[in-house]
Amino acid sequence: MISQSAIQSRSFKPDVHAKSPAAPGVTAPEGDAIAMMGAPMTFKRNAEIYGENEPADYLYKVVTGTVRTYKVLADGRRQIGAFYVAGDVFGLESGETHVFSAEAVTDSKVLVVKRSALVALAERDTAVARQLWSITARELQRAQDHFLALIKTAEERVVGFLLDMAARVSGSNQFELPMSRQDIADFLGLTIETVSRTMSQLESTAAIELPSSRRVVLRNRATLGRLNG
Amino acid sequence: MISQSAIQSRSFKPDVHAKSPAAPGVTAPEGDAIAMMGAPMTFKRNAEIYGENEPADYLYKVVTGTVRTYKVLADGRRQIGAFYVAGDVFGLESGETHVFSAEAVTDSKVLVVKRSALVALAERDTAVARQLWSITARELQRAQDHFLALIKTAEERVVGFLLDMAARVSGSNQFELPMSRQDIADFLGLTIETVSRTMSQLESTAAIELPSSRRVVLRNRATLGRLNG
DNA sequence: CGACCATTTGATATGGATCAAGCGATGTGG
DNA sequence: CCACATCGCTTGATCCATATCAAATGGTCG
Repeated sequence: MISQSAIQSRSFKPDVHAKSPAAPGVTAPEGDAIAMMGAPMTFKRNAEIYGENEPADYLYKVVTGTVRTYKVLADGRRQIGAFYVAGDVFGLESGETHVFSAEAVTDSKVLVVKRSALVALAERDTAVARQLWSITARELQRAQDHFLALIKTAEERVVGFLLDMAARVSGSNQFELPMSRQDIADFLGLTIETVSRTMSQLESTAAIELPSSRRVVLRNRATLGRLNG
Repeated sequence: MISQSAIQSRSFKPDVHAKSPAAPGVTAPEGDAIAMMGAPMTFKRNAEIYGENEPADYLYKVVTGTVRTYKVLADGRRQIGAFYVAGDVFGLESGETHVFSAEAVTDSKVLVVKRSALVALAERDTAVARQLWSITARELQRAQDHFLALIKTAEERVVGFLLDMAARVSGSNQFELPMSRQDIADFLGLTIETVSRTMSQLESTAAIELPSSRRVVLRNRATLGRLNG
């Protein structure tokens, strides 16, 4: 069944005033159309950003906080598609409607851009077209990695997840998990009990340390790398 | 471990003579740059089309036959990423090298196009750019569907697979599976025994019929739809 | 302090994997 | 053209990783 927090679907109208776009050539080599055109919005913890089956009219870029996308299956289980942290782009779908829902995991600030504005811009600016394509390609990469993870053992999934999070939210061996055990379980296709047990076991073998349930210290990268399959 | 048929990696040089591309506007509304520019190649059953980690210099479109992409994991298990049938495009990667290997499941004919030629063309022709993007988007869609399938039960995975294949290779309720049970198992993240047992069970409940091991008749779509989750 | 969550830990159940034959179709050499 | 080897598939018996059910613990906030 659905874990917790079933937030009622609200639609919203971000106050997007697309600035007239920089002409091609004026755009920086690493020009980020979303950052330039995006309107900031904030979402409180567990607030819905968009819902499954809503029209995919906007594109989002995380400034601060963490966002999860998810889908509730027919039998009521929730599968989390991805977590997005600062710098990540989400909400770009192939079709006209969102396939996943999106919620803020923590209080979050995101930039919002009208999709049609970017697509229109891409017609004239090859760099923007390439950027949009590369966002989709990165998403594909992530989906493939995720699905390869799902055929591994519980321990490999958890270790892989911790290594990935370490790289994305800190770059060091020590970091704070922004999400609950339930979120992790729903992301990895495991139960909360299995996630908890696996982490306890990793701690008992000195591979990691858990000063608190959300705080993780990677103690032994060599071991973790081996456990990652 | 790897199922059967470890084909030795051969590199190949498709004889691609990119015809000078149609000018934008001359391109048909549904213009298919791959079909226009592609050089036909044939591959025998189980022949390698490209290998993991090889440079992703070409893009492929299936004309006849079936192709599988796969990855061999550290522990030796093989995970099939996707099956491609007539009309499907494969081989377009985000990076410079292939993340999966590709093999012909049956004797196959494919069109081959140099990636760089298409990317160059996309710089000038927005329609081609959009086409490339949409190929990646479709692949993302497929990867997401696949990964949602992996958290379902064995029966749901098998039923989902049969419904998908029916839609893709025939459109009717009766079709020939181009791939072995081992291929199906490696695609669905199950063992060959579980796939076989599940099919037998579906037959015993009159949901499907199996005139031969490769031939499938969908007997009861209502039941199958329900079993699909 | 007390209520409420999130997390951990323990006991048991189970779906699918693994181990092990058997069977049917296909193809090959004698 | 038959005998036998091979390969792909099915079926049976048992095992095990993870789910499920249940309870205790710990952390947070009014």
